[in-house]
Amino acid sequence: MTLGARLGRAWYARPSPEVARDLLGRILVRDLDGRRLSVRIVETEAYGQDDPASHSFRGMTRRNATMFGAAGHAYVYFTYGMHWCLNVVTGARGEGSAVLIRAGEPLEGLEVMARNRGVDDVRRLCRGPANLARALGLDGAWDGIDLVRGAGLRIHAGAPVPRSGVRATPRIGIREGTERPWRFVVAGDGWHSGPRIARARHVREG
DNA sequence: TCCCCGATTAACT
DNA sequence: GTTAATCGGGGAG
Repeated sequence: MTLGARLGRAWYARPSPEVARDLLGRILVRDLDGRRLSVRIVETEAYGQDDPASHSFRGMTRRNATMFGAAGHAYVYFTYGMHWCLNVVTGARGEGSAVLIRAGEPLEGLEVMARNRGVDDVRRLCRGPANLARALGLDGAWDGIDLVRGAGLRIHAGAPVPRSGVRATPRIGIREGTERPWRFVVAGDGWHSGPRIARARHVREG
């Protein structure tokens, strides 16, 4: 897997659903203590303007200010009293749109990720947005950093997934806006988060 | 100031 | 399937 070119400003400055779909197959790179951690993005969710599920829905606050800034920056938020989650800002400045990175396939630096997570199972290292952020050693200090020109965190072209290989579903963990199919996963991929594939149920007698 | 609840997770029954 | 953990944001008063 070659990294390819680092993604540029214009690439991020598009509607969030478009960026979310296009992020699949791209390589998220974290430089940590002289080590390179890399992850192939396999699951994303788009959040946008006039979107009741988005943190930006009720306007700009101290917490979500980064969402309203320039595209190509990281929006990292704290939730449930213990978890950090990583987004990339999309669209035009002032719009308040972003893409949540929900899961990835670990490529490099697995032992560092395992230490950060306190888990050995490779499949679980970066499955779920909070787990992925934890594995990469990301927290609030990373909110607002520039993915295009900054150091320590970036996204490279990797190998984009063709449209036919992408599955769109409703977003997870929200109450409103569930009608929008803005969660994108690599079809047939075993790495994404969310409900496990339903196992065969026992046939109840009677 | 008070109070509810969250773009989650893991560990339960 | 259900629930505790844990705390800041933000609306209500």
